[in-house]
Amino acid sequence: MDVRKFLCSNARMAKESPTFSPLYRQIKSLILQALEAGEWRPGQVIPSEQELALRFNVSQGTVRKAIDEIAADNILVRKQGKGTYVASHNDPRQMFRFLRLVPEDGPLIHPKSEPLDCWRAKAGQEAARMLAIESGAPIVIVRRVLKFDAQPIVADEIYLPGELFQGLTLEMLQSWNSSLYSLFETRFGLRMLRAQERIRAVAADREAADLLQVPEGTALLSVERVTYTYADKPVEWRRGMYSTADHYYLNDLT
Amino acid sequence: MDVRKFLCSNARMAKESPTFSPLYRQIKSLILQALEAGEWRPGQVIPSEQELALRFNVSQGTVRKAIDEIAADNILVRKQGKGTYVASHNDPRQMFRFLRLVPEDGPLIHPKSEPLDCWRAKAGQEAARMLAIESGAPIVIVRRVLKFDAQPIVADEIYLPGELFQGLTLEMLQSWNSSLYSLFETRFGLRMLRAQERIRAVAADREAADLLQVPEGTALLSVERVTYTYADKPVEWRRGMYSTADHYYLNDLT
DNA sequence: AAGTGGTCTAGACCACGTC
DNA sequence: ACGTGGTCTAGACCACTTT
Repeated sequence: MDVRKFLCSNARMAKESPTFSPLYRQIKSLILQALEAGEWRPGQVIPSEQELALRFNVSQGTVRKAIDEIAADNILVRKQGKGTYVASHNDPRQMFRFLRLVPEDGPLIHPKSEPLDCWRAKAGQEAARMLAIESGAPIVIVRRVLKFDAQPIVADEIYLPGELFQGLTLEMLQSWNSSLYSLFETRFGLRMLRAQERIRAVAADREAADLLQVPEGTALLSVERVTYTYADKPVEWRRGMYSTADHYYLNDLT
Repeated sequence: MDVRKFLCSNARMAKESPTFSPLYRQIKSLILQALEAGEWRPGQVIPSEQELALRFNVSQGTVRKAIDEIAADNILVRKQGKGTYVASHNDPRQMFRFLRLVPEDGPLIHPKSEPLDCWRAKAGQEAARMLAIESGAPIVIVRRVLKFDAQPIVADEIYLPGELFQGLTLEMLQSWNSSLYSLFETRFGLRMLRAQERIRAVAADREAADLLQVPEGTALLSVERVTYTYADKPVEWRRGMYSTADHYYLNDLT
């Protein structure tokens, strides 16, 4: 596909049109479209920069700049000498990419997920708004506990659009011995690309207190997360209760 | 200064030496050194890419890549057609760059800082470790409240190395009607470049409850922050108690 | 018109991994 | 030896701002 024409027309109308975007962003968009369409699967290599340059009829440097931006978003991973790979939540290094909770002392242990329930329901007002679906549309709700070294630290309630997660069952969750997003990617073809968290301090209600084995009323972190896939489409809404007696939420500000 | 020689020697010893870094990173380092030395002041333009290329005897593209990385760290700001500027906390857009707290409803209001106390002390074990100074070294402690629309929402206790903040007084803080970091930059020549926060949920003690006008025992966010200047030198340690009834801590995960 | 950063190209060479 | 991404260069042209 030759996109040069797009650039030229765009470049010419740049002053009048706010929709102008440079060539490398058009290439970026085309590569993202190919990724979304599943042309290259998570964990696989994508074609070399030279091949993509030929395919899109631009120079290698322009493809490079497009890939640079996609790699900056953690959607592609460059490996010198080998090629550029589609990032995957099956990769151990990406596995708990979105979990910011770390132990106060001691090493960075990978937590273990223990699913408790999984059932279907209709989306309420809030879930519908967060997931950008119709109120009353089918959803799947999952409850689970995250344990660090056998200690229950996080109690999650997870809301998923039913349409995208047909066939998700408690048994499937329990038999999957890796991260949740790795399951979503592998079984449902959904790649979690970015998320936004809203954090508050709340008093533990009865349920959270039981699950986390703390007294009722203990101060807990309430972490609400909306997770997005391609085209900023929300595909998960969850609320986690974090016990922060021996752990803290770590955040780098730049 | 000609750095080409560095590259060549470095390039040759690349395989044997782990200290190799590409030319553009050496340029980046030199530009950061010049910034740290105060060669260009916050808010001012730095020399054009062409001038810097001549000065360092490299191509413009190499300078560009160096500046790109520094701009990505929010230390420089590019402005097409005008030049590249040294970022400043006096810039309204940078003013509350590190504050992640936003109102539940309503617009993004800039909070107002109300300093309460400012006194000198000797660093305890914890403050010394966080600030990377000797235990017992002089420090300055500031207490203040942050108000959103007249409501007290954040109670801060701020620890600063005494050596770097000589002459800081409560009066100075109270008469400064802009952000704290803007004061630090303007009066003490200290640029806050990045920070790391550790977040927990805690029950409000008597003092925090009084300041934030909430019942004792209310769940609050405890936000500990260490802020760094050039060369990753820590220059501030603070703990904030955030009242999250009508506000939340917003965090983007990528 | 002149100067700045932004984009695009083409070519050379280096570093890394595989064959 | 070969192919990949990584670095560096030089030059052309575009877009934005100021003179």
